[in-house]
Amino acid sequence: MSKQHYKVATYKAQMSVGYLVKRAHSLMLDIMEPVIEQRGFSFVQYVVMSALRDGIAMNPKTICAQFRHDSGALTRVIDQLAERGLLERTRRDRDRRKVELQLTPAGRETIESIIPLVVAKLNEVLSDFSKEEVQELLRLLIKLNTTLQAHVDPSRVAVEA
Amino acid sequence: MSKQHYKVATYKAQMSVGYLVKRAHSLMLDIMEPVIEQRGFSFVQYVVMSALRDGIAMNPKTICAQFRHDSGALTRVIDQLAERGLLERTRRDRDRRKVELQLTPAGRETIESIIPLVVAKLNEVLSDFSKEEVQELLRLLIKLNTTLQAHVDPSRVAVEA
DNA sequence: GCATAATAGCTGCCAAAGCAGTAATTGCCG
DNA sequence: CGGCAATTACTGCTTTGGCAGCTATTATGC
Repeated sequence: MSKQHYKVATYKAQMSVGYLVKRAHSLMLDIMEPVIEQRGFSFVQYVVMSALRDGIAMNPKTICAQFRHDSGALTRVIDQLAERGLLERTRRDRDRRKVELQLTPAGRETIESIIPLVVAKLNEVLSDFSKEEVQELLRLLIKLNTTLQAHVDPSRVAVEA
Repeated sequence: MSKQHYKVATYKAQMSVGYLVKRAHSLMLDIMEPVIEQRGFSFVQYVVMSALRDGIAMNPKTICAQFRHDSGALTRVIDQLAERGLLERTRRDRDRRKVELQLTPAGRETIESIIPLVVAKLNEVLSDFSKEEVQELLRLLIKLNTTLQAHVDPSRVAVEA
């Protein structure tokens, strides 16, 4: 069934999507972390606040799935943010297993002040790319994520939020 | 100078290249690690052997740069592989600071036996993609890596191997 | 030629993610 | 309704990568 995108005889790691994606991720981190830390936050802390800002993930479970972060590790990140008064935990009445996360005004203000820095840096590093190239890159990456997700978790083919 | 690929008002993390690349990397790991571990190796161990097989990186320094792995951590991975008799360290005569890494016959046999599994899995997860899509994805990722690299390390604009 | 800087690899320590196991709650199915 | 499975969040332990410092060797500048 699988097409012959790669062949054993000619395969080199540097032409592998896996390698390229790993490297891009690592480089992106090196670029973004200083931006975030200059505001006094770690990258994961930023990611959590960003998820809440976008209103897509409101509980730890969803954030874990979205950003593929360990559940235990996430608990501790949430602890840190809660201690600094940037978000609040509330048990849901409907399902008391679930925790609902909500940015405090301070938290919202914080993340809103960081976003422009991130956007600016993103635009800066993408300045060599045309609009069309970025669009195509996003499309292909989204498609890649979708198919990879299906391979990791074949049961749920549909995406989760 | 920077184009307006992203705007503050409309920015959502899920449309960020950073997010997409991070997620793809994580998913790819989840898919590939079982493949490698089924042969009794960790993913990093595979990466090191793969680098030596491709003949692109022959010393720790280059592997670190290529795969963006920590120098100290890499030393320990090399230790593991050396103990299992899969590679050998030899100090270079030219520059005795450098260590030359070389796969043993056993090591070469091992990595050659793993490559087909990796290639098969790659082709499997990319089966929804057309040849053209994969080509374009690779091109864009390589371009991305190059520009990101320039931002991380502005001194050396030229790529290294 | 000598002192200083730079490079390559290694070691120890620390922080953070990964993993497994736990408790509380809810869903499911007889 | 009752018992078992599943879900959600959390807590300790382990593993691993990141970081700083160290040694040995080479390059550089005076």
